[in-house]
Amino acid sequence: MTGTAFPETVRDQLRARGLRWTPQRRLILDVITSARGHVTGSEFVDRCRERDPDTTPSTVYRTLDVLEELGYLAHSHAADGREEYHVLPVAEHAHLHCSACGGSWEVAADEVGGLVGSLRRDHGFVVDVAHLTIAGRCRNCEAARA
Amino acid sequence: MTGTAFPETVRDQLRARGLRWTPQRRLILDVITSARGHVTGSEFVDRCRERDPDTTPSTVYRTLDVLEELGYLAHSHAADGREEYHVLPVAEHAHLHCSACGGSWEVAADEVGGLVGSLRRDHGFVVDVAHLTIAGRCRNCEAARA
DNA sequence: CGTGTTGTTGCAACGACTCGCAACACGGTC
DNA sequence: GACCGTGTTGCGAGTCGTTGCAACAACACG
Repeated sequence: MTGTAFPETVRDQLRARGLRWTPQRRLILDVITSARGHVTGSEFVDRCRERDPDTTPSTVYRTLDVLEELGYLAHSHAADGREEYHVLPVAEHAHLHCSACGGSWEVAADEVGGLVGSLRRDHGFVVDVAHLTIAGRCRNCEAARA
Repeated sequence: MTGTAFPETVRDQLRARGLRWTPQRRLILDVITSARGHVTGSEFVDRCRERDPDTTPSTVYRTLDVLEELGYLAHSHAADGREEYHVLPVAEHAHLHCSACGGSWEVAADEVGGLVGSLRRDHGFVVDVAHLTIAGRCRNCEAARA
């Protein structure tokens, strides 16, 4: 990623695992590298279809799964339960989602570090921070309620 | 709830808001009161259908929404994004979900109190603890990986 | 450069919800 | 007890994502 040709890196990682480098995966990877911020699953499907109308959803979702296993993506669920992907490497972060206005914010991993530490200590549970979406009400909406 | 006839309480709360008490809602409420632990949306549909095969999903989901607004239910999203309801009043709690074994645990609200406090202080964000599902790996699965 | 193994694709069906809309019925009123 | 306004229901269609399966194709090997 720092100077390396990204698609080739992914291709080699796939081959090293006995997996294959296909035109469909190449397309999806192109879409991913030009994505910014958070992208939902169906948005990925739409963007792929813009470039290749024959794209099928199942292929996109399965490829996203594979790329997540390789560590190039992380997904979480928005407050409505829908899938939301973001591209790595960005700083690992959790999400705040306001159920009143629908807004969404990122929280740095170290802001939830206390929780992560105590769950590990007290329950042996290792939190997947990137998957964490915290629902609630944002400052403005909370104020508006009063 | 403590000695009071529960369905009548709900009925009166509905009426007080200009909403209505229907046979369908009565059935769904029966199912809820006999539910223990966490129940998914489609499980509610199934259980209602056992008692009345004519039950339609949309009615069930809409009624669950109404009852949640009245405060008799809370819902969160399991790690796969599906809806999961639990009946109140039980102690408000968050959930841990192990993405390896699929297991699920409850965490008392005060265990996430530190996080709730710092998000409120630093971001003005009020967390909906009951809606919080934390994904990661449980003690056993984490150990098995090593 | 054929050939065979095995990972992938595309399709079609399915599962979990959601939404718009017309018919229905709760329940307050006369 | 009939009447009527408005909340509800049931239906059908639609969205998002998943899965089983047969045909296909990447790619390692000879």
